[in-house]
Amino acid sequence: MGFFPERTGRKNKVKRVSGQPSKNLMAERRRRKRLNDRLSMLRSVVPKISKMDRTSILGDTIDYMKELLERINNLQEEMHLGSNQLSLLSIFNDVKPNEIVVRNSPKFDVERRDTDTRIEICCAGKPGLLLSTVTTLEALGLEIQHCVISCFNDFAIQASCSEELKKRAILDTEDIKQALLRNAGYGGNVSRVKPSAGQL
Amino acid sequence: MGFFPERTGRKNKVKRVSGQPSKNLMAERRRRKRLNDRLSMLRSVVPKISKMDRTSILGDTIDYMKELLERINNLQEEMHLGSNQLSLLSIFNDVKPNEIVVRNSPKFDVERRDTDTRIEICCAGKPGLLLSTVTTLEALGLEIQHCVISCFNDFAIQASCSEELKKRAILDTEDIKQALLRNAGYGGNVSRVKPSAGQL
DNA sequence: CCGCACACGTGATGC
DNA sequence: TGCATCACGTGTGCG
Repeated sequence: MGFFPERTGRKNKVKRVSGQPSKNLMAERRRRKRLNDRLSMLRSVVPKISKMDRTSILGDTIDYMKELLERINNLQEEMHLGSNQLSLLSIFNDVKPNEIVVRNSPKFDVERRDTDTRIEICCAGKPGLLLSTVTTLEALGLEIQHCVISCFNDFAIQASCSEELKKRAILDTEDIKQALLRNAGYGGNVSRVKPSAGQL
Repeated sequence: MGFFPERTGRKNKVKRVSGQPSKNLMAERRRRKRLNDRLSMLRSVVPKISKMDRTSILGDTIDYMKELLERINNLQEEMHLGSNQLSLLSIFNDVKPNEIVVRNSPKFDVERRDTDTRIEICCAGKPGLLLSTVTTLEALGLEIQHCVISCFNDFAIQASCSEELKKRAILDTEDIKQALLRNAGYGGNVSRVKPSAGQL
């Protein structure tokens, strides 16, 4: 508003009497530029651009973010539902994962030679365990080439699998073992299944 | 920059000579208020707020949105992986295998004696066939007691299953066979499984 | 004192 | 012609 910045009558105002009006000005210009850059970036990211207005951009951004959050929630719900279905669709009811009676010392052995992986499991059986085990193996990229399954009393499976070379570098035999343990309802902690202990 | 907004020399400027400096002023104030409101809404939505700066808010918003998009992509990938399993899970959906090369005459045998059901399958292998077959058997109420699987060339499985008595009355061996056929990608009509029928 | 960030009023522009 | 939006320079409080 100051028509005359020097304000002759006022005392300690800015002494911009000399020719440097450009210190604060440049800073303000840079700030404005940064803000506009951010705004244009936002506008480039958000697909729903109703208008080019600053306020509209911010509003659309908010709407888009809420939409994204909702989609994430839906996806996660479906994910959980799907996994539940996976675990219980085969057999009708879901056995609670807690309270698992270890009748015998469970056995989870994973050995690997070249691209061939031999897996031997013997543990307490429960509904759907065979299915989930096969699912787990496939999810790990292990293609079952030959296997013998026995479910009379405990659940026992001996499988020879071939695995994709790409995943071979990533997957450790311990990883496979842990995955199988978790799948079978055991804690997934190797300490709870002593490897060298007299298993079964 | 105009120090002298009235620009005495210029002619038709704003006629703000009278006492209404408040038409455009109020509009500008409203606009600023809307913009600030949107900004505060944004700040309230975005959880990652490093600083309260306007530019920082916008930057954090951009980062957060990219993060959300990435999470959505990951979830959708997992969904698709899971949905593959899910689609193979249900017996009733027809997986369009569009092309299945019958290398040998496929074999789908189902025999039953008392509560014991012997199943023998030998057909062309395809990814997920083992999993879907196990799923199908379990969904039919057939609990695999012992089975031998070989997937070296074709897909072969010999399984001994025990089934629940309730379903035993309902399920026919032919039903089981049809379900297994459909699951394996064959039309489900026994007539189409004629060994010599050139499928595809 | 200075750098920074913000709010303010104002001129200009597009519809 | 009004109305809405924007860019600009500036004042001001805070560290």
